[in-house]
Amino acid sequence: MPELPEVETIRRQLDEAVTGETVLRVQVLDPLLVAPESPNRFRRSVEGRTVAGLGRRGKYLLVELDSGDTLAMHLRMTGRLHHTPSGRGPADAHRRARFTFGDGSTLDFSDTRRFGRAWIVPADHPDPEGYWRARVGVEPFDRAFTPQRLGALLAGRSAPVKASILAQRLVAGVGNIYADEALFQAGVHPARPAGSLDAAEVAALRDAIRDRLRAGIRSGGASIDRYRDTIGKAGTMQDMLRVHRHEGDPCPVCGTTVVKIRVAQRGTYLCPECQPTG
DNA sequence: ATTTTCCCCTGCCGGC
DNA sequence: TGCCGGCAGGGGAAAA
Repeated sequence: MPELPEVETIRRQLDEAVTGETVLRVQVLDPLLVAPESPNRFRRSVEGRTVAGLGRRGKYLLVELDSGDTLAMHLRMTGRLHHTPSGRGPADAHRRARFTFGDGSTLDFSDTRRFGRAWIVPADHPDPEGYWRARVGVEPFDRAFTPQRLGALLAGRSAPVKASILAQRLVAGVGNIYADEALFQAGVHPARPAGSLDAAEVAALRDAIRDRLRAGIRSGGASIDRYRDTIGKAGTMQDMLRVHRHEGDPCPVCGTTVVKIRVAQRGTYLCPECQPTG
């Protein structure tokens, strides 16, 4: 579910809500959430620690603790984080963990499909930068995300360009929704071999990725199904999607019927007129 | 090395 | 109505 804009929305809200607060209690209701670490070990790393700040790498949410440890979380498909000032979180059969803070508020990690994970990147990790570099590539809003950089990442690849921008090790934070929307805006067919884009197409794609992700952040994320922010509110980006989940609808630019195909094992929406194969 | 396939989970939806 | 296959915004491991 959550891609960069959704995780960024959550990061900003949590930074506001829990930075400076001390975690009094950690309850792990589903050991799978912290596997392969033991719930007790996980709990001991977090209880008593104060939140120094909230970070993000791609779709990874990072809770920096005063111990120097990082509590890393990934929401995967259906994970949610719900913060409740009163401490009385909503009844939820899919709650996997609860963090209780010094101000009496609680943070619930709930996850229907149980793909989400939480784990500790320890303060004494020998190479934290390398740890993240192995998982996530360039941040779309980093100065380093230039057309030249994207071009270098795509050059020589035969895989579909959509698969390449979905690859987190290349570009961090783009998921299925924003990939479809960015490729549409750039006028690039998702199944085109990544290395076949010319410089103008690469530049258009880079601008489109930034533009669509920015729109997603501004609108509080896309709540197609499960996504909600930390106070349970839906975003509005779903109302601004132009092709994703719009199979059979007219293209907002040219009126041609939007089609759904399969690219990189993912449902993929596009306008065959605006995004020619050639 | 890169690319593709399979898998992890649960719920929902459409077709028969 | 009920069952079944397919699909879902994620990524990691294994296979090709």
